[in-house]
Amino acid sequence: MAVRELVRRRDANATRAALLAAATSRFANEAYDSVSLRSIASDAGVDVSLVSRYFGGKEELFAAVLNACAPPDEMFEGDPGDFGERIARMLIDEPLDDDKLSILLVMLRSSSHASACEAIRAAGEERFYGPFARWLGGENAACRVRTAAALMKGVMIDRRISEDFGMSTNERALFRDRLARVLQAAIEA
Amino acid sequence: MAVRELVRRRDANATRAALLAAATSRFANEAYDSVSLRSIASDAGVDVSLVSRYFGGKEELFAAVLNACAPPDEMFEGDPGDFGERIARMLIDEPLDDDKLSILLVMLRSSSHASACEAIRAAGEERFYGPFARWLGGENAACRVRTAAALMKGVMIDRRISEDFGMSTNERALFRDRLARVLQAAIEA
DNA sequence: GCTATAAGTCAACGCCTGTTGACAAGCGTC
DNA sequence: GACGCTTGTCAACAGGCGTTGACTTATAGC
Repeated sequence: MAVRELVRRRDANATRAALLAAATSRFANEAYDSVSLRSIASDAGVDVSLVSRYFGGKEELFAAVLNACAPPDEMFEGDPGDFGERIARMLIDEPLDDDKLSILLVMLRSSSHASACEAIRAAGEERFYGPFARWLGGENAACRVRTAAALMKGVMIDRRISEDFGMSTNERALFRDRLARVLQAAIEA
Repeated sequence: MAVRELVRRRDANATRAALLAAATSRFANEAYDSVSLRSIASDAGVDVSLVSRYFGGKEELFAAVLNACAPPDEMFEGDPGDFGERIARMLIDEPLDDDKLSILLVMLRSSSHASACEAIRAAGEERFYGPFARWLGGENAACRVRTAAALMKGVMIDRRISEDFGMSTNERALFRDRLARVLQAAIEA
């Protein structure tokens, strides 16, 4: 969690970046109200007050996190025919703390927080649905993208509730296969 | 929000029930940490202290809410061949505050709260996945159920973020159709 | 090396939270 | 009608929260 280097120099940009990284990690793992500025500052190795100083406040920090999330371009590469397979494997077998999942994680963790919804909606459109739909192309791309994204988010939630989905290895393999097929069906024209 | 009757009589069971109903509504709409006992007590029209007295504390109240959620049997009736259509219509067109969605809503709203996960997992198994799988039957029912449920939860999240999914009426109809097809694919053997 | 300024710390604030124990009021029972 | 148990209110608590302003310290430029 210690995002800040051990040997520190006074560097506002680096501190800002450390705070942003710490905040991204926290907001990707807990809901808005669960995340305290003190925990973020602690992760970054600085005082709480710097958060308000550098970002303005908690809401602005959250917005900054959303804006700092890069579109997960790796998802939107290669043959769309492999999409289901690729994403299913990622969602079920790979660690969830990868940067390319940040945007989706942050979106879903704080989706219940009313005052964050508009920022989430905008960032989601710009940094996920948009690039996704452009890559996919074809008719009703937005609609297909939404369906696939909903499924992805649901799976991420379940994975948080029980790491292995409460399944045996065999069951998980079956689940992965089904997920791959259904994801593929979601995006197909 | 005023769950309590206006003309009140001293009735511990009724008060308990009012608190439970208010809590269910709150936990179905906000994340665990966002829900305050004072807001629940206020909805029920009684003092905060009664929450701790009747349920023990916040965690126990949350557990009681989960245990009080009835399995949404109406979902698990009729022809499984209509499942996708029925559920898609429900998720996209009907209000989300229906009792039969409580269990799923509560599960997903607080899924990020680490200490609630075990209770959520257990309640989900007993009150949703279990009945769902028994109704569905066939091979790998659990796996098929999980896939469909994940998609349902994802759609519920997106609906919270933007009421109309940021879609026109036409797009929403297309989305509903696609969702119906993909949900059906999720549960099919 | 000294100084001005940026960077970071510290302490305090007002507010809200969950929880607790003392108190008041309703209600059934004798 | 008075008693006693139940039901509900009230006030206070300790602790955490976000935010603020005054303070200290490091560092870059001269």
